[in-house]
Amino acid sequence: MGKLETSPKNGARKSAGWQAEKSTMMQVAILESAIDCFIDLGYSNTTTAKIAEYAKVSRGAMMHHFPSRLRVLQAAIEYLHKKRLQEYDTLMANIDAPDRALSRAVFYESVQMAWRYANLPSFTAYQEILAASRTDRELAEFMAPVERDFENQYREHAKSMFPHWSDLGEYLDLAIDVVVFTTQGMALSHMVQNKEARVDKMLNFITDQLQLIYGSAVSES
Amino acid sequence: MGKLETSPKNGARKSAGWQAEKSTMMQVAILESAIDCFIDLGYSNTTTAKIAEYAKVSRGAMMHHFPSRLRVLQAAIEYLHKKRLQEYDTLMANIDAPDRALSRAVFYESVQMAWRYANLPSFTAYQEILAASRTDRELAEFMAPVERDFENQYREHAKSMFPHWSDLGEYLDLAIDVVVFTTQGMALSHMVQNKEARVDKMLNFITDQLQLIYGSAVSES
DNA sequence: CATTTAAAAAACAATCCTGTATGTTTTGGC
DNA sequence: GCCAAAACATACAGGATTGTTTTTTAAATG
Repeated sequence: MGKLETSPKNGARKSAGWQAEKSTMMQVAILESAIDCFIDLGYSNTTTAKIAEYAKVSRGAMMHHFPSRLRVLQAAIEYLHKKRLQEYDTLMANIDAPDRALSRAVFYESVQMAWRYANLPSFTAYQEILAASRTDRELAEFMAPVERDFENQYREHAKSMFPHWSDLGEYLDLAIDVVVFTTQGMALSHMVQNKEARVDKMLNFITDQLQLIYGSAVSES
Repeated sequence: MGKLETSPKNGARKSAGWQAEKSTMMQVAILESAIDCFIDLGYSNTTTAKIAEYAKVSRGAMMHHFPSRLRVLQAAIEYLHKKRLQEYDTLMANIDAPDRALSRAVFYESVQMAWRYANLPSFTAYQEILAASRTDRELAEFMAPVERDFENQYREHAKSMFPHWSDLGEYLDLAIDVVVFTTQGMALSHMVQNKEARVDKMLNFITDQLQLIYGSAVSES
């Protein structure tokens, strides 16, 4: 019932790398299923059986490609990491800042994109892993470099987005922290009432703060 | 091996409510152990056996008082809720604002207390539960009123702390959100580098923002 | 002091999950 | 077409967890 592809496509019959191609397709399906499981079931309820079920693959087949649960999860985490880096790039590339001017509109769009980023399914999946890593030493060690990577990307992107600002010292770091911590805090507050309205006000407020921080940086230079 | 108390204390020998007293003592020990398990092991790894082990009680004894795992956890959550409300009161009562003036020092102390609140073990335990509730419908339903309760306490306390401000309209709500979302976001960012320094800057920055928001409120009135 | 009731401990059955081992099918090369 | 190897599927053993049942111990009462 619903295998991926049980025989070579007519067009690519007996193509050289058919086997390998199918294999990697299945692996990708498995990794994406694992991520979906993180989102739907939470990290600790993501069992090998569930992943296989989501991927429409027998558990045996999965265990053939990934010898243990830990391996699947680590591979899924790496896959998710790359995906998030890419999603971040895509979102930030969409910011409409033709003249590189540091106008309020640009700040606001940046903040909005950060907020959208924090609402992607990938973000939810990632937070599941991060939360689990608090009480899972092995997982925490695996996550440490991943986390560093993200922080680096934040900073690098901000620097290249606002080159003038980045020359003004450490204030840019504060601005990044304001955006990151706030959006994360909001994203993780699942159960607050009136969320949309409050978030909207917060986003506008943060934008004002960015202008203010930038202003301080400029005036001190 | 380390029972709680295996016989009536000499002083209170054969006291009327000895049995009931011991029973409630054990129940409290169990609930606190459950919370410790949340902190040490995470929500999903908090098994009945672990709770009993932490409480130095046989699992059978525990199951006698709490017929199922869910019951223990729900009781523990209620216990934690009361504890957190109390801790919040205690922390906020310590704010040194003799003349009720809205000085920067008062704002800063408020922010610092909010940050300390977000670093209490209770907070960690609570976040474990909240994170688990995202993918656990039953738990989420149980948590909804608890969450509402906390939000109400935030608002009520802020209003009574800053009565003048609370008359100025909705800006106080924004100020609360700034503090809450930011501190939560920072508290949940376990793995960031340089955390202390960044947090310190953020706390000072938030304080400035509170003054600024209050200023807006005043000027518009 | 004896008896009845509650509390605590231990033992048990059922379920779930992981890892492995074994069996079957499909693929690629000859 | 045939064979070896990889891919896939199924079955099983060991361990953990939950909830129940049974047995033992302690407390309360007449």
